[in-house]
Amino acid sequence: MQSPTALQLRQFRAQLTKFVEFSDEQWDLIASLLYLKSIKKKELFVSGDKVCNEVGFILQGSLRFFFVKDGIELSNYFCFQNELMSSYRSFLKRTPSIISIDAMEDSQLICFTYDSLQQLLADERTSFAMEHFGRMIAEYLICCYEERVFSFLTQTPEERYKRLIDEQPHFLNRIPQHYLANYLGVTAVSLSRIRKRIHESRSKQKLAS
Amino acid sequence: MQSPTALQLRQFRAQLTKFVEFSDEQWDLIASLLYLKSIKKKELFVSGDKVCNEVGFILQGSLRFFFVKDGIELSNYFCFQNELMSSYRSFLKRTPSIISIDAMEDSQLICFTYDSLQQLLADERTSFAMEHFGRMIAEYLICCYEERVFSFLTQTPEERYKRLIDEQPHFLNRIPQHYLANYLGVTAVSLSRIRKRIHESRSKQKLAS
DNA sequence: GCAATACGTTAACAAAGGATAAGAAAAAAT
DNA sequence: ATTTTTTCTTATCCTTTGTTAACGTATTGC
Repeated sequence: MQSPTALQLRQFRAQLTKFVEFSDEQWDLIASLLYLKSIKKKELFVSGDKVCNEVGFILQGSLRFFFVKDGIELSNYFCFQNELMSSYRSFLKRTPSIISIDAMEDSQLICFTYDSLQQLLADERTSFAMEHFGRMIAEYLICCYEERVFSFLTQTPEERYKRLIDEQPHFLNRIPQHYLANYLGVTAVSLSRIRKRIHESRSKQKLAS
Repeated sequence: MQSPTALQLRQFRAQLTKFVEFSDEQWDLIASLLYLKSIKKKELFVSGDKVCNEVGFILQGSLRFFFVKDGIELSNYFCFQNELMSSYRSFLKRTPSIISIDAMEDSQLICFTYDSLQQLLADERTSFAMEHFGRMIAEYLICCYEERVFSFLTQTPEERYKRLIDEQPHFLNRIPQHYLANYLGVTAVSLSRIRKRIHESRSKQKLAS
């Protein structure tokens, strides 16, 4: 169990301020429970049949969330540097994860365990802040999920892809296309066709103008 | 602003124990901020362009969540008796709701406002319990959403419908089919075809056995 | 450097879903 | 009770997607 450096802890704490402000005393208690975790490309952070016992903060690298169905991997989400991630449902409910998570690049994380979190929730010096923190994270995720369900119900795969280009262009460079296809709810072959359609209609527009 | 009866308050409190246990003192403070709301069939609880200011508990009746796209309503979710509901993203972030909510039947709710919630979160007698309550609700919703995204990515509309029959049969009796179709991510016409396919394969099985 | 693997595109065919319209059945309104 | 409206089904046609397989190109590992 390697401890994070002061620099790494600062990086983590700076990102957390989006959700909650910890006092220095609180932060020391939290920091003492954090540890580093390195994951090589393609290694698993969580396997889709085990209970997820930790939450990770990505110091560097990128992770992929995926479901396995009939032996096929279906990518579901992607997280990058400075994002907090876990298989939340499994972590929270203590049930086997239906999601697997692996690394798309060699990655380094700061992690804390479920037991650590319970310890902080039970400690009166940190319990209130941690309850609040947990609520903020959960509420943030709800908003993301509402958007995602909205896109599945109201948009075609082509519309979803176009929106991705506009709103999350960094996804395009760092995520293999067949992963992105799953994320959009189609096969890799279909995404390739969608891209072709878009390119063709773009070049027609150029000709016309 | 009509106040709930003692009986109605008991009904509400009993359901809340799934998420949090309030002391009697806390409950009195909360209950004093609750009010009744009646919604006639097809009336709106929230309109999809306004900020949602309240959370409701369904004493009786049923509500429908839907998006509006190009003037078309796309049903997204349904809530029944003893469920807590709101347009959470709008309520939490104070932004216009992208979801509209209306009543499928004449319904009666116990509601509280955003300001009431803030008041309870600021009151040291209730703040801890309310933070915890908020976290529990949010975490519950995350689990629901994870399931829902899972179903969109890994299942066909037909598989989703079959699973609905098994896992939420009460949906079938109380929700019009064209609403259900939206919920499953297809058109009403397509759901009708899916139903036909299923019935046909069921009767073939009967013949064979 | 070379072989093996992974990735993206394309083609051909089958299956499914969307759009539209028409009609039957059920529910609601008068 | 009888209109009127809503809901559900069916048919037709067209578009899109899934499936499978082939091919070229990057990447990776050795």
